[in-house]
Amino acid sequence: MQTSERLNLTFAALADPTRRAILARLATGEATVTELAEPFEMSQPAISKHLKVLERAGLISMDVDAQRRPRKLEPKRLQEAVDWIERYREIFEQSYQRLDALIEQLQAKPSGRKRAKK
Amino acid sequence: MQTSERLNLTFAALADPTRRAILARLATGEATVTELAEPFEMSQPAISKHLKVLERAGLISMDVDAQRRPRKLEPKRLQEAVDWIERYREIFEQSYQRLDALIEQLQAKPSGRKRAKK
DNA sequence: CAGTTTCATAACTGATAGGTAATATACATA
DNA sequence: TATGTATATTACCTATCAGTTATGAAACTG
Repeated sequence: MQTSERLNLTFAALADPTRRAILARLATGEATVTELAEPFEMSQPAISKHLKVLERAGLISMDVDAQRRPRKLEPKRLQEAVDWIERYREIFEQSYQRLDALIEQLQAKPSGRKRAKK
Repeated sequence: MQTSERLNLTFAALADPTRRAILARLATGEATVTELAEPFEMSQPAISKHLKVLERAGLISMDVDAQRRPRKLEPKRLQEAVDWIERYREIFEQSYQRLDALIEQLQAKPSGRKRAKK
């Protein structure tokens, strides 16, 4: 799978609060489906669906323990997401700081500036 | 708006490759809708929709320049997303390293291990 | 003022997401 | 072997998403 496709799946998986809560729970250690479902007012199949989304995104993986299917975290894809964001965030921060500098300049010599460049 | 709700919007916005490309483009500087639409084989209204999603997520903002509506990046929400991920990624990495250590132990003394804990 | 550029909005469509209830499967245990 | 437990799968519904075309509204330009 391509990086872009993986980022689609990763970010989509992170976009749901139930799934983020599941990841947060798994950060404290492995857990079965029943354990993961317990805090939510939601059916067990709904949780299983969420787990499938997290699995497709590569954020979690499954073990086998009799009937249980305990899930655990997989950090790799999450790192990929952080990497993508960080790359742009740095540029964002830079342009933000450039904007701050500009604002300071403008406050030093205020004018009726309204138009943007071009 | 709540942090959780903001994270929903931010991650959902980042889950689309067109929107990520738009952010990447904006990292090189402000751009108009026409400029942003140019690289894509997609109608202008489609791009406007994507921009609306990015705006709702607070990832970009709009200026006014005659008929143009140049967009620029807003780093704040992106930082929030990084913060969320980083918090758990650290724990992920820790458990990953614990797993590495475990694997080393198992390789030192291999056995028919199959069942998980519990 | 007529025409062009830039962009937004509305109405529509097909696909996907997120939930449900019902059912099936695999294993443990009495 | 019968029953309970843990989980997956299926079929279904509704809402939202991502795209389209058509149209409209500002603002510049000749």
